[in-house]
Amino acid sequence: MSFESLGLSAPVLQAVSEKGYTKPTPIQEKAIPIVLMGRDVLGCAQTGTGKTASFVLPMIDILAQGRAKARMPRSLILEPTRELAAQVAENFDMYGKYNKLNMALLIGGVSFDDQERALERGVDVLIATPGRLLDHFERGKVLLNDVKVLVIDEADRMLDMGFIPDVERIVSLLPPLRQTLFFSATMPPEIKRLADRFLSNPKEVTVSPPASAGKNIVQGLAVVAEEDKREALRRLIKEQDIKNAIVFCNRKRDVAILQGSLKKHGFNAGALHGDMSQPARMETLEKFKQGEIQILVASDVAARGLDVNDMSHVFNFDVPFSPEDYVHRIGRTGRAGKTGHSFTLASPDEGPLVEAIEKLIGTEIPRVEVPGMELLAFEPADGRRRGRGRARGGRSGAGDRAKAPAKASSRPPRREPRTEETVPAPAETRPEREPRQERPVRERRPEGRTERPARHQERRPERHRDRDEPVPMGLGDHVPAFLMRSGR
DNA sequence: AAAAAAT
Repeated sequence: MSFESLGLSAPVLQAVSEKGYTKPTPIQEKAIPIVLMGRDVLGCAQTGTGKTASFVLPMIDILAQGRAKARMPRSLILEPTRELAAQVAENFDMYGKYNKLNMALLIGGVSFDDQERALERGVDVLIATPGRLLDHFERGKVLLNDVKVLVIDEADRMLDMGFIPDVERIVSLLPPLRQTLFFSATMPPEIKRLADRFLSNPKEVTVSPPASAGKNIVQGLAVVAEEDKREALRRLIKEQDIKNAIVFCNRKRDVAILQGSLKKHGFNAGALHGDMSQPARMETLEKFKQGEIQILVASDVAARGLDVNDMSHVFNFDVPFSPEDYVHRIGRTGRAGKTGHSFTLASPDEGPLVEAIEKLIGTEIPRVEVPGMELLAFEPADGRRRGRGRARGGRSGAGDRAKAPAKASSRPPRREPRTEETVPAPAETRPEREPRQERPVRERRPEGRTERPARHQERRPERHRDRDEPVPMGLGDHVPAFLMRSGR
């Protein structure tokens, strides 16, 4: 099977072959002819399967005829993250080099001006993250009634990130008569329902079974104490023959700390997370892709879809919270037929997370040695006995965080807001929010009641103090019933 | 729980 047999035009084929691609991937093979026919597509494919080109290439041909009016894009591609959006834009540049298509990239974190100018010029291809697109729409800078082709990419991730309301709003602004391509790595019922609403008579294209970890990835896992993780990572990096690697952390803060630590130890490391400025994000990513940065420490902003050629290693500095993310993270390596390597550092209390992953991928991640370090075992599942029975001495692993409240003092940021908020607020907000959920109604009420009288008792003397100097012994002509009942 | 995305 070759690209030539898919029905693409000569200019597109030329651009493809110049990139050195000769053989379409399975999803490209299946999806491209369908897209060219003008049909809707429901694509179930993970990133790294060549999914992007499977819609970019045929879209270039579809959009080759016709011209865009000012502020009225002819196609729209929605992406969950700014980096992914930028990456799709690069693909249009790459494969559209022999077609003159106008393109605009609407993402947050960068100036509106250039984006507005591009829209004004009229765009054939509009690539956007939902928030910034709606922002432009509300300013009247973009009209969506001329969109002929809509792509919703990474729908499951959009769902995870809470973008679905935005996406629904955007789709409601589009003409009903259009071609829609809907891609998702997984098809949970909620996504399926959404697809049913957005698509009409779609052709389903599924390439790899959802959430199967790449077969050409050699995986390994080491259990080490939380405080030894940085050391363990350094040893693994030194031991391995690393061309380039991503190191994933669960928290943005840890991304920054770890990057600093790696640099201090002489590694060529950069950082990428969502709290960085957009220009900094783009610069780091570009340097990483160019090979100027060897090790990229990143949050899950980079977990899905990031397309870096020939990444040799992925490290999980933390076990990801959601098992699907594990698959996405390690999926950054072992692509395009190459063998990749992934190492996960788990602390003793991260056993349950690892179990969830192994259940999802249907195999045990082989345990590996960290050179010169002792291999620990996972803690037993129930943390309660541990907290009470044993004196908590030296080791302060991350387990303290979850279980032992007395030890929580090691986590300052949590406490400040908590002391203030817990006191008055909940009693008022609860009954409004959760009246429909089965049993809370019954359980919550008594809680509220016991709390309320207590407060009245406290407040009462204060009120009297405020109003009249001597606290009156008699309560006047009317004594509230609750006071009588409570026996005072 | 964390991260992502509009300011």
